[in-house]
Amino acid sequence: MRTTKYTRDNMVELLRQHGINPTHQRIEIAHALFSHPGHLCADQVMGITNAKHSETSKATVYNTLNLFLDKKMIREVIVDPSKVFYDPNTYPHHHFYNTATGELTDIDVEDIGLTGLPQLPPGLVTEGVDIIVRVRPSA
Amino acid sequence: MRTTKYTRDNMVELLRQHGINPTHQRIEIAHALFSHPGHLCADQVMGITNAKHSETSKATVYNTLNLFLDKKMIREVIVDPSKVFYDPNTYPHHHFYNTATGELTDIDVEDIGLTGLPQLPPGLVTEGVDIIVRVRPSA
DNA sequence: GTAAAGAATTAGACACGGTCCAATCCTTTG
DNA sequence: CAAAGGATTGGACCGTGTCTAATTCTTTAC
Ligand SMILES: [Mn+2]
Ligand SMILES: [Mn+2]
Ligand SMILES: [Zn+2]
Ligand SMILES: [Zn+2]
Repeated sequence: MRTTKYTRDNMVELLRQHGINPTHQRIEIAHALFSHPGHLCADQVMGITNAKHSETSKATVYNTLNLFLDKKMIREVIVDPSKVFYDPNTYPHHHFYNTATGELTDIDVEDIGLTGLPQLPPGLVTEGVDIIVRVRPSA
Repeated sequence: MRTTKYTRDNMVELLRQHGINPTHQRIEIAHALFSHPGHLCADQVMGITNAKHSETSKATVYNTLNLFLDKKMIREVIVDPSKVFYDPNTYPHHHFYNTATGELTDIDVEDIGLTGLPQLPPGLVTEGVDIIVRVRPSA
C-alpha cells in the first residue's frame, strides 16, 4: 500500500525518477492520476486537469498518458471496448470489472494462485498476465 | 474439441438452436466465424462474408454479431483497445495475446488452476473470469 | 541579457470502429 | 393478393484516439 501524499512536489520527483521532464501539464496530469483512486480514462483525466483553469489540450493529455505508459510510470487496463483505463498502480495486480457501472477494483496479486499455464511456444516471452473478473449486480 | 463440419446446413441448425432466425446474411456470418480458426474482428468478418459477392452491409454485420453475442452463440474478447474480437468458442477458456502480431490463441481451461480470488462484495455475482497472457517475440 | 535551438503544447483536421435511423426489402400469414 | 412484422441497407453520426503544422516555452550559447 502506498501512503505518500500526492503533492505537486512529489509528482515532480516521481516524473524525474522516470526520466520525464516535469512540465506544468505533466505535473497536473500525474497529480490527477495519482491523487484519485485508480483507473481513470483519458476523458476523465482531461476533465480533472482542466477543472479549475482550462490549460491542457486533448493532444497533450494523450501525448502525456502515452509518455507515462512508455516510461512505465502508469499502466493501461483494457476491459472496455470503447476506452482505455489508466492505472497509477504499476505493482502487479488484477481487476474486478463491474460491467454495469464500469467500475474497476484492484485485486492484490499476493492473494492469487495461478497454475497450469501452458508452455510458451519458443521465441515468445511473457509480457504480463491480466486476470479480469467480470462482475455485475446480482439481481 | 469440436469436429463438426461447418456446412451452411449446420449453421442453420446452430442458429435455430440459439433461437435465431436463419437468414442468408446470418448464415454467412456464422459460417465465417465458425469455419475460420477463431478470433476475427468485425472488419474481417465483413471481408470474408463479402469476398465473393458483396451482399452484407456494415450495419448488418454489427447487428448480427451483437445478436450472436446476445444469444450467447459467440463471445467477445477484449484485448486490443481499438477493436473487439469475436470468438466462436463459448466453452470457458483463456487466451494468449501476441501484442506484436495481434494474434489470439486459446488456452484450455482444464489446464488452469486459479485460487485466492477475494470474496465478492455482496450484491455482486461473477459473470466470468478472463485470463489474458500477453506475449511478444523474445528479442 | 539576447539570440538561437530544442522541447513541449496546441487547435483543429483526420482516421476509424461502432451505432443509429428512416427507407426499403423479405417473409410469413390470412 | 394484401397486410404486417422482421431484417437489411446506405449513409449520417458519434466518440476515442492520432497527426500535423504552427506556436510557445525552456534551455543553451554567447
Ligand atoms: Mn494508446
Ligand atoms: Mn459492442
Ligand atoms: Zn488497478
Ligand atoms: Zn478463444
